[in-house]
Amino acid sequence: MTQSGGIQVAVSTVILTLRRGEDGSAVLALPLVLRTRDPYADQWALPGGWLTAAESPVDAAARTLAETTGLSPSYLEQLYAFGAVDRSPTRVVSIVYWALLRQDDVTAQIAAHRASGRAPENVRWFDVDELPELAFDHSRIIDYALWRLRNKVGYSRVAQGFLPEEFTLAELREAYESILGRQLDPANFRRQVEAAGNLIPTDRFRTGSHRPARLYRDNTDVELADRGPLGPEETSTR
Amino acid sequence: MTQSGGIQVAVSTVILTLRRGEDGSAVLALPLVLRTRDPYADQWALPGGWLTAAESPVDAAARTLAETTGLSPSYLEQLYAFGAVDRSPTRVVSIVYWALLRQDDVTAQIAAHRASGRAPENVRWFDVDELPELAFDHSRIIDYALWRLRNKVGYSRVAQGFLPEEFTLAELREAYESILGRQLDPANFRRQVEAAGNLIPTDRFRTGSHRPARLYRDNTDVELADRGPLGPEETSTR
DNA sequence: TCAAAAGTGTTGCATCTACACCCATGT
DNA sequence: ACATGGGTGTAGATGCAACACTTTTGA
Repeated sequence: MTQSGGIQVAVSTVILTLRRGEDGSAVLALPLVLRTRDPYADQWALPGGWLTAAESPVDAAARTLAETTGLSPSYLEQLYAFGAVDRSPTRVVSIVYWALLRQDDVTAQIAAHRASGRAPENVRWFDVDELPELAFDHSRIIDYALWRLRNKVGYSRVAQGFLPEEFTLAELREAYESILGRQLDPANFRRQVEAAGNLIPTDRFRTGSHRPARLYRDNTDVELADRGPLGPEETSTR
Repeated sequence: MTQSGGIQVAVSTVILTLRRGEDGSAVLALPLVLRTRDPYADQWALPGGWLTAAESPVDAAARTLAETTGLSPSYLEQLYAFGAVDRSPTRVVSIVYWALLRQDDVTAQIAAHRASGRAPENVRWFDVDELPELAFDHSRIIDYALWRLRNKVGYSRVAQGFLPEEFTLAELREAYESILGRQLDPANFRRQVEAAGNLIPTDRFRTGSHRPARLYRDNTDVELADRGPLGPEETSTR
């Protein structure tokens, strides 16, 4: 006595990272895969795959991520379940996740891939303001993911998901500025994040240019506390 | 070349309304259905059903709602897609929505049902602080829906989804107080909602006791504007 | 005229914003 | 020494919580 016939369940992921652009500024970027099959053959799409019977959606998203980039995300959260009848020729419900990657992880991994000679040909990173035409409703999905990120950065410490273990306040501020698309006052930014209590100052400093800047790291004791009763089971943080 | 075999897609809805309790105060309440079949036979569960091939998830949620209560919601939004492998004996992904009903709609409809003698026997309304043991992971789902509501009431005008077309500020404030579980200062509340610009004052007054209170109605010109690029297609408002 | 709710004013406190200013280091 | 980013101080604006106060009705 079961119904729901002929509906397939897919999982896709919007994987965001901060990439250093040619002018030195940080820009949001994400990987897309070139489709080899119809529908939408030869168009770019979000990485993803079918949900298998043995895994939860969030596990499927993590697997997708590993298969595409070889990386584990610093942050992973469900975005939305898209299921409009006409969003694909066949009936597909896509549970979409969004993930953040540390920029140093990304560069290291890309270098390793290139050195091993097995860099995936059909995967490419795009700056979010230079996206190609996308398959399905993936353009709208990315818009929504970026909206969520920009929204969430205001009341959560997700931005730290872009940065390495230890970072300076200027680096964190640059991440915020790239996400929000506007300049922030360094003095006020410092006070705000210090007051939030999300950072632990280390006794190490980033040296090299001008006055050394203190390095901070994430205070994992403080809960992300913005997912409500959906705790760590449904959100992956590293 | 399709996979995702054996996974069924269900839709459930957390349908919330404000009910006047025995002591005269407003309390959040929701309808549950008594399951007649295994798994979890004879336990209470969220209303829902299978997603059919011809309808989108949000349409399925609206259909569910109509079948259960005969009502159309004043607000309907996707909550989350739950898909843990062990959440049901068979593999089921549930796309869960949450909806708000106007309290006067509810009472009218319940009265009509009772008069017609075809009130559904296996549906009952429960106050959210007196919920029975629930089937599946539905307890956690309701917790999450209530968290979202309490969260959203702070930056959106969702609370007006509980009220009739025209209402006084005291009635709106009472809705907020019931949702948030604490008293609000009438003076400050007035200034806040007036400044938000979500209300249109009418030239009518609620009379009957003491000084008449001006009636207000929802300003539908102002976008809800808290769903981002997911516009009206994915959110139903009446 | 009195109780009670509607509605207005005011004060103090916390927070944000803008920007002046000092500090420490590489060149 | 000086340019540059790191870091601190501060005055004005804004927003919010608390609460005194006035207004308008039913009884």
